[in-house]
Amino acid sequence: MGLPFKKRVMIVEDDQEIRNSFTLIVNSSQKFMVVNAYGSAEDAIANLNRDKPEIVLMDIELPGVNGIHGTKVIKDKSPHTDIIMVSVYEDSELVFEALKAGASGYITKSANYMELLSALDEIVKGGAPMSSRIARMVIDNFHVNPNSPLTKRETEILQLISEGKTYTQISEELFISKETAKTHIKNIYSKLQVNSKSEAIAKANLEKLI
Amino acid sequence: MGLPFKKRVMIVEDDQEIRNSFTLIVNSSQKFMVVNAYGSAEDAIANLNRDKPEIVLMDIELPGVNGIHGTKVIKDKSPHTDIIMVSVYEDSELVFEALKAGASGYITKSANYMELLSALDEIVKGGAPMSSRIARMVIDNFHVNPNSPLTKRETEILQLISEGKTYTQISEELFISKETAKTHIKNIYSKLQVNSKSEAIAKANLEKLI
DNA sequence: CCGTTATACCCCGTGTGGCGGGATAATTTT
DNA sequence: AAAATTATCCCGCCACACGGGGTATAACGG
Repeated sequence: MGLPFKKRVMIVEDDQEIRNSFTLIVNSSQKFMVVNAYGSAEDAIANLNRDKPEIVLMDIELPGVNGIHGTKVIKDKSPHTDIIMVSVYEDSELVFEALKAGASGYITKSANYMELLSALDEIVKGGAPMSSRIARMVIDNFHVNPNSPLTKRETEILQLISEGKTYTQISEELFISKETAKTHIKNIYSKLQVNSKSEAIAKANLEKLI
Repeated sequence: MGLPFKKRVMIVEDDQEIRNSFTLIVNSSQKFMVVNAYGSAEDAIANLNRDKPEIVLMDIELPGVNGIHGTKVIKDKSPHTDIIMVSVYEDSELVFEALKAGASGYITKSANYMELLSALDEIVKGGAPMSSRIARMVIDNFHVNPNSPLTKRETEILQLISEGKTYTQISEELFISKETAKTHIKNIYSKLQVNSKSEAIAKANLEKLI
């Protein structure tokens, strides 16, 4: 193979059995080595500068600072470190919070020997390892609602609202009078049952209308 | 195996060579069969009710109606049909537009025999097949900017603004006076160089501040 | 033919944003 | 230790964009 160095992996996991098991699996690979394995995010963060991990396997449910917040801190201190979340849960809120925090992958604890190592490989390749259900969850999050109550024109205007445009700007951009723009917006508000631009944007995002 | 039926796959691809090649690959599998292969989205849409595909392999660059719009129409007429985009490009705008349109997967044309069939398997498993770079693109899209110019309090207030809350609601929710909320918002506007709630939301989304 | 859509106008009251002012505590710099 | 900076908090005034209420017409599609 001729690999000069093994990639440095840090493990953060409070369950000692799982921690040892992960360590064994990672160390069994020719391409990776565990630089350290900690039982808490605090310990991991404290030793970040010394351990200099290139990849972190991070449990979400941790005592004290949880894995989400731990991810934020690590990404802040070491932006080029890739973090893979490991969790028993596939709850959508948790997944999205983890991704927002800076995780580049999300696998479940049921991941076996092969899945764990291929997740590491995928990260090195510049990918984003995810379990099937997580991937689908993430993709579904992009889908625009095809059953929008809004007309094409209204959707167009809602789009402009979401870009921060004023009544005047919208009317100019669409070559219609300001009063017409107002009428459209009134109709949008009525259909979405809101009464302000920001509320309309919030609802639009929530119901994936744009 | 005892599979009662093969999954019905439709191919939409204007290049005849690629179309034939994909057809051969899919038909070589025990689990899938090509019900029809079309050179345009229009033809595919016209025969949707007859072909009843469970999966569609959709090229993005098509003459006439492109793959993005074709995806919208097919998802509208047949919501349970899973669509996998096939493209030479990994341009981020195109990828996100395709996903918004309703695609459940995105692979590149360089995909070989194995990759194509495993993408189909992944879809059947309820997953979302993506090439490494696409997956990373999608995940990166979730990451919140760790170098936000806003303070914690300001970020908190921006979050409430993005939820459509008014000054009064924000002040009540945070137990501060309405005037204080206004001051914070004023500071947010100054830092983001905007001058309205919706503009602030637009910038926040653009720069991933929340 | 009628419902829907897109267009346009008027009046009116308030929420929002722009511009002032000032205060305190924590942190950093000097 | 003193000075400067930053983050947080509070108040008032005023202009105007915004939101709510109507009314109306031409064009389109089923």
